[in-house]
Amino acid sequence: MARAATTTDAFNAVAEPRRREILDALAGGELAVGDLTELLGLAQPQVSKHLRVLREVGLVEVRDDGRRRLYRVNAAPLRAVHDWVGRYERLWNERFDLVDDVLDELAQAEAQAHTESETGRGD
Amino acid sequence: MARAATTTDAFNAVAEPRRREILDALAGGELAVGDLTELLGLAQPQVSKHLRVLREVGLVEVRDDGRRRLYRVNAAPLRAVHDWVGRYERLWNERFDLVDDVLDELAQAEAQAHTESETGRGD
DNA sequence: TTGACACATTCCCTTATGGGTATATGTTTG
DNA sequence: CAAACATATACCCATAAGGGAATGTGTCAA
Repeated sequence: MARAATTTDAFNAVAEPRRREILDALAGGELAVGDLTELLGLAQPQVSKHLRVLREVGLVEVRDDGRRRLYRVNAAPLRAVHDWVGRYERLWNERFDLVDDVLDELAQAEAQAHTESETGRGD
Repeated sequence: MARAATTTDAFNAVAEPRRREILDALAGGELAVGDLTELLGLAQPQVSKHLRVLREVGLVEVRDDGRRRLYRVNAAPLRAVHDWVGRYERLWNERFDLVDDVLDELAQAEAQAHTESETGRGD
């Protein structure tokens, strides 16, 4: 089998940088496709296609406004991502603690070396 | 151009469900490739390949242990994901507030309809 | 040293992707 | 109704992905 479809879930939808840019742009409020096209410097069809993916996973919603279509963010599906990643928050903090510990040990070892022999090797 | 390389960043690495499973499995502590193979019900080469992607984005680290290789999580790269998604936390809360508002309005309208005319139209 | 074991890499194949370009659909204006 | 405008779709293409199977590499045991 090939790659999993990006339209599957928010994880995949958000893995694409352009789509994150679109969401970032929409975070300020509703925007039409043309606005996004200009903001992102992308061709209109590409923007529409990304918007479609975002729509299919529920990350954006549309509203008709004359001949334009106004898109807005629906952040709800991002909760799943946030929740999953959040479970690792403790881990990356622990990791930094470990690094700190190692640094402390090194510092202590060095200090001890200094007190034991004051050979003072330049560096 | 085709799809962006998954080895680019944590966003892409984590977009793949199997890789999330691997990280979840490793969250409990170091595991060898064989352990993961068994836990995930995947073939060994596939596991190794996913581990490689995770390694290249820095999400896991390896340690040699005889003829086995013990992998462990390094959650640090997930901070970027967490931070980005976190910026939308307020938005999805707002959204729920809106839904609540709409529900409240509907409830009020219904209540008013009831008090004004007790015609009781079945549905 | 040979063989079993654990894992990484390579090759093949099918599929989804994302960009580019052209075109279809729907709306407003004259 | 026709022309201009805004978007969505369809089609083509090159590429990366991920699974499967086979093979390479390094380690331990006899």
